[in-house]
Amino acid sequence: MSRFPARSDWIERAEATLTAAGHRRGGARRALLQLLDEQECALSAQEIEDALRAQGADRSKSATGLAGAAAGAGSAGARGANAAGKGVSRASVYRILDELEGLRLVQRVETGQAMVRYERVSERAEHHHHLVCDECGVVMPFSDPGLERAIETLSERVPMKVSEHEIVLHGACRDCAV
Amino acid sequence: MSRFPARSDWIERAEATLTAAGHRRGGARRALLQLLDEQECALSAQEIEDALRAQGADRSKSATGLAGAAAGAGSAGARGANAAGKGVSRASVYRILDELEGLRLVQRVETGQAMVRYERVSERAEHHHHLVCDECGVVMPFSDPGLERAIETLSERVPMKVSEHEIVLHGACRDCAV
DNA sequence: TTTACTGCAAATTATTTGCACGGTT
DNA sequence: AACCGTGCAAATAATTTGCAGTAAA
Repeated sequence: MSRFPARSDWIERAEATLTAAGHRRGGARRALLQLLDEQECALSAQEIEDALRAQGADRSKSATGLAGAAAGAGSAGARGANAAGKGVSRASVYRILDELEGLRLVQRVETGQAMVRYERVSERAEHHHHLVCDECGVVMPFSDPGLERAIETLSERVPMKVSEHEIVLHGACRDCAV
Repeated sequence: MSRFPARSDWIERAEATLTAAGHRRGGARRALLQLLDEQECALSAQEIEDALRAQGADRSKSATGLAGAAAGAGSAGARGANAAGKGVSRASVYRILDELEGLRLVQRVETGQAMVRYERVSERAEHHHHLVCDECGVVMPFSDPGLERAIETLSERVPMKVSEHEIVLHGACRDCAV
């Protein structure tokens, strides 16, 4: 029963970066950082809002029902929500996400599902991409060194100063594939 | 078997497929097919609507410098637009695009620009991906055999029956890169 | 105290849908 | 004539913004 799972590198870096950028530390932001850090894959704003609300309502429960439906992200218990237990407003979710994206702490993931997903950007090359099941909508991560290598080489030959790349494979997951 | 060199394979295939699917041939659809076929890269619904409206208003002029594929809108080109010259309604643009996507004649391209782009799906392996300049928003195509090979190999090892893949490189184009 | 952080609700923007009419087969 | 295709306008859904109260530093 770890009550204080060592503040991950990411959270530390995030808070440091935010502070450096002249920001204070509000409850909503902290809850969001905590949640994103626990995730294994990208979440949509809606999922984030729901998860935070759930945490607020019942903080002893592992508020990870969201992952079941959309992403297979299993998080440990959640504790970081705002002490009051009210959840975070949608506006704040978007605002914070936008802010974090600007600081390169979070990145958008376009899965062709009518809404954008967001996930933390890890410094330690845990760089990964996504598989999207067009049937059930599940989103899962994958990574492949060969692919990264190909992208890197390619980036040199292209008429652009490449800073990011996103790869999404669409198809049918095992459960959906006949 | 056609006698009009202007009608590309794609348009023929598209119309055949649409007919097979039990559709008639309205003016809006034809204009849209024609436009998409002329493009070299993905267009947004807005761009499509504007282009078609422009064509409708002044059919002797090539469709406003869109993706640079303004070629041949003259004699052979504009012939497809609705004779009246009124353009195509937004609703139709979306409806037709959706229809074409379902028939795999067109594919969506997510460039992280708040709207989806669409482009024709060519049968002849002209398979390509996209470069997006985050500064000016320009979108250009690129293709790389090595990358495709890597994707193909990878698709076998992943827990999903992959049917499509999308790769987007973000960065600064030559004009925007300082 | 100062100024950022938040929530709430109204405002936007891209995309979709209902309905009636005109066009294609 | 039978029905699909299309335009128009209203309806949605996701995301953004204005404003006022709350809370870090």
